[in-house]
Amino acid sequence: MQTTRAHTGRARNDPARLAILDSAAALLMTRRAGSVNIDTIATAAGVGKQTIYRWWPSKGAVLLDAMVHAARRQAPDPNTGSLVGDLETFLIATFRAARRRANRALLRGAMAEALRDPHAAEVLEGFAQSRRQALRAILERGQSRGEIPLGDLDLAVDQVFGLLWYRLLFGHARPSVADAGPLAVALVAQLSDMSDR
Amino acid sequence: MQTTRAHTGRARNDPARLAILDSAAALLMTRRAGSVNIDTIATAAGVGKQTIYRWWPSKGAVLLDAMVHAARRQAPDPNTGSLVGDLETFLIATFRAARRRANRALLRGAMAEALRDPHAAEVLEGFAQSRRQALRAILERGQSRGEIPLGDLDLAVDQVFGLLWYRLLFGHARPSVADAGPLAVALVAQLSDMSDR
Amino acid sequence: MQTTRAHTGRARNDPARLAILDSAAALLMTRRAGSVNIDTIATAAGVGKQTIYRWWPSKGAVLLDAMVHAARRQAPDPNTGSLVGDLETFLIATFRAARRRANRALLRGAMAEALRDPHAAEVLEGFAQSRRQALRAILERGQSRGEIPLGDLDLAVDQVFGLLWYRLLFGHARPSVADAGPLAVALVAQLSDMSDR
Amino acid sequence: MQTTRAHTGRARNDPARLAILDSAAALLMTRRAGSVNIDTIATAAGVGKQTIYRWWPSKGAVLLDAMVHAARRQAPDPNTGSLVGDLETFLIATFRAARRRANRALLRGAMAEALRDPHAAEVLEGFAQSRRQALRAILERGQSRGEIPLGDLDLAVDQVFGLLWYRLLFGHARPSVADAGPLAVALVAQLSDMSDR
DNA sequence: AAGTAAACGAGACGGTACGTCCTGTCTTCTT
DNA sequence: AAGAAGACAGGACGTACCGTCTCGTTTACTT
Repeated sequence: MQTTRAHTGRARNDPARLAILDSAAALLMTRRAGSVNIDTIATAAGVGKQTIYRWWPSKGAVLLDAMVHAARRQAPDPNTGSLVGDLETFLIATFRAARRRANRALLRGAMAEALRDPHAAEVLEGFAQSRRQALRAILERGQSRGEIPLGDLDLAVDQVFGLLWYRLLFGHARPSVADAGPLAVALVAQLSDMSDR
Repeated sequence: MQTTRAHTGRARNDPARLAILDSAAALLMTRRAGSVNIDTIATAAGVGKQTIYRWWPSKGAVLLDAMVHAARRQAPDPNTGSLVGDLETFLIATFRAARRRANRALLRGAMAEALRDPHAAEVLEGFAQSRRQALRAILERGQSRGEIPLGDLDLAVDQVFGLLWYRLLFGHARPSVADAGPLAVALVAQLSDMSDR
Repeated sequence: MQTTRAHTGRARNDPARLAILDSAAALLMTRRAGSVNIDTIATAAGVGKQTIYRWWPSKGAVLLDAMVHAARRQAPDPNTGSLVGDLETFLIATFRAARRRANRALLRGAMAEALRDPHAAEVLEGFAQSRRQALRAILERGQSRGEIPLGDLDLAVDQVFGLLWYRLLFGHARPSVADAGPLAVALVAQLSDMSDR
Repeated sequence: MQTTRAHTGRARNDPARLAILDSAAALLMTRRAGSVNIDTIATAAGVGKQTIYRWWPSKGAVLLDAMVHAARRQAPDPNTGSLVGDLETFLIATFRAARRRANRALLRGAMAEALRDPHAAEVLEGFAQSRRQALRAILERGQSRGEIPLGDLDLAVDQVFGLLWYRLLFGHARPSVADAGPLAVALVAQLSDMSDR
């Protein structure tokens, strides 16, 4: 049996899609958050404005998508054999990425958009969720190894990303790689104690 | 010596100042973050726009000032005698305040502004600093009592507010009062271990 | 010598051509002048946009062509034997056609396009010229019959169509069939007097 | 009795109003009809776009107002003592104004806008009405002098402006000053005959 | 019957302009 | 002098349309 044609008309121009995301990310890294505007993205990407609005519902959504797109090159899931080791490796990679000026601007800009634009907020939460899941996977491996007892991991996960984002957004201190070790140890201790309660 | 005249002309209308801050706070609580605009604040406060710009440098500054103004009613420094007790009391009060829908909107709106407006960022950082100082004071009292060793408190402080703001901004979970106890215990343990390293 | 092959490939789809002209005319009659757009015509005709642009150089050209197409059903050249009679017959037919709401919209829309689009202007002038020629033929027959002297007919012809279009475009009055008689008489008198000067 | 204050706040900036109308008129004269855009007008007038939209409902309304504004410098009501003289003077002045390239562009552009924009149409009809009234005043003076019988003047008036606009819009001939004399004579004859019927 | 190429419906694309919204400043009259 | 009202320059937003380009399909006219 022949299924009807799924799509008619010109296909989506994927190079244009990438050019948009790249331009948006580049502008997000360069400019002050909030000064990035759609016309500039469109021009920089060599694209009409409508091509952006055909595929994203708002400026914020493009910006967030660009951020997520740029953040795809994250450290992969480490596996050192010990929970503390895995954790420290993850934290170092994460903090190091967050220390870079361009990435800081990117993430701050992303948050700025997410706070005004529900579409953007959705994308940001999706991104955050995937990051949390990466960390949770490490902790769950520790649980399955018996290094820490089974139990709720949400608090610990949110503490890690909380620290990161808090310093990122308020800017009074930069996420320090030196904190990775103590934080890893403390988290493992905290999760170990949990069963006692 | 002739001192210059202290003041000429109509005195500053303090009720207007309060009306502005109240309207701003009210709007910040009601509306979606970022949708609050100066005209609306002015109209709601029954005030001319220039009266706002006479006293604040930008929209963000008013909004942040309004937020800080509204946040003045924070729990005072507790003193239960034990560090864990003080900490838990502080966390409960803080988390409870942050759970309230209106306060959440207030803080999210404040952050939205701070991310685009340097004036606002300054005020927000000032506010955050005072909150961190309140927490640090509790921890320092613990140090002076010998409950925890002397050492760097920044990491612990930022972990607490990081957790709070992370959940506030991303919205995937609300700061939970139930977390206050475990978090207090964990923090004290973490700070106690620090000297070992 | 070998002449190149006259044609290969699919032949022009004439039903599509007619559907386009009909849809365009229908929209021109229905909608407010200037609000007719190519996508709507294409959709209404069940045709791709490119099929329109393959055969017409611009939106205006389609619209004008549609107007001319719709105006083909004009009263034929009358022949009552007397110039005043012919003229009155022509004017009545013309004014009656121009009174109809749909035709008014059609002509106004055509003019709207002609004023922005040189292609359309050309087609409109071609149409107007053929209408002027029809009137001029009547007057020339009067000249050959000796009812009016030989002389320039342009002023009289433009007076007739001027009155028509002026009322059509400004809309303060509709071309009235009752004016046809007086106007015919006046024109003949005017043309008769011309030789006196 | 004290009436409440009619208006508060900054007064309308009249120089800006005039700058807008002048810029619009200048662009209308220079550019092809339809290529005049609001941003260009605003920039040329050194004015924000909102200042235009605060006072006019649409682009067309500004353009039409500009046209009317520019057309204010029309020949005043002549008074030569005889109807034919008055009429000829009026027609010569009117046709001469309509012959000028800049004015032709202005009027064509005005009509183009009026055909798409109801706001503009209203303004254009207002202008046309005032022109018709000027002509009717001349004819009524002829009636009061007894040069022509009392009767309907609408047809004659519309014939004059019809001829003008028809040639203006279709562009096959320019309104000719040489036609003013014959036309004046013909109109008077036509109006004289009317009582006979 | 198979091959070829233009025409077709669909719809994405680069561009240009629209009219709205908002910020921070300026101006007017009032208190 | 400070205030309420509100006009102003500037600039971004998201929408609408134009005319072009590109899919995959259909259909006529060769060979």
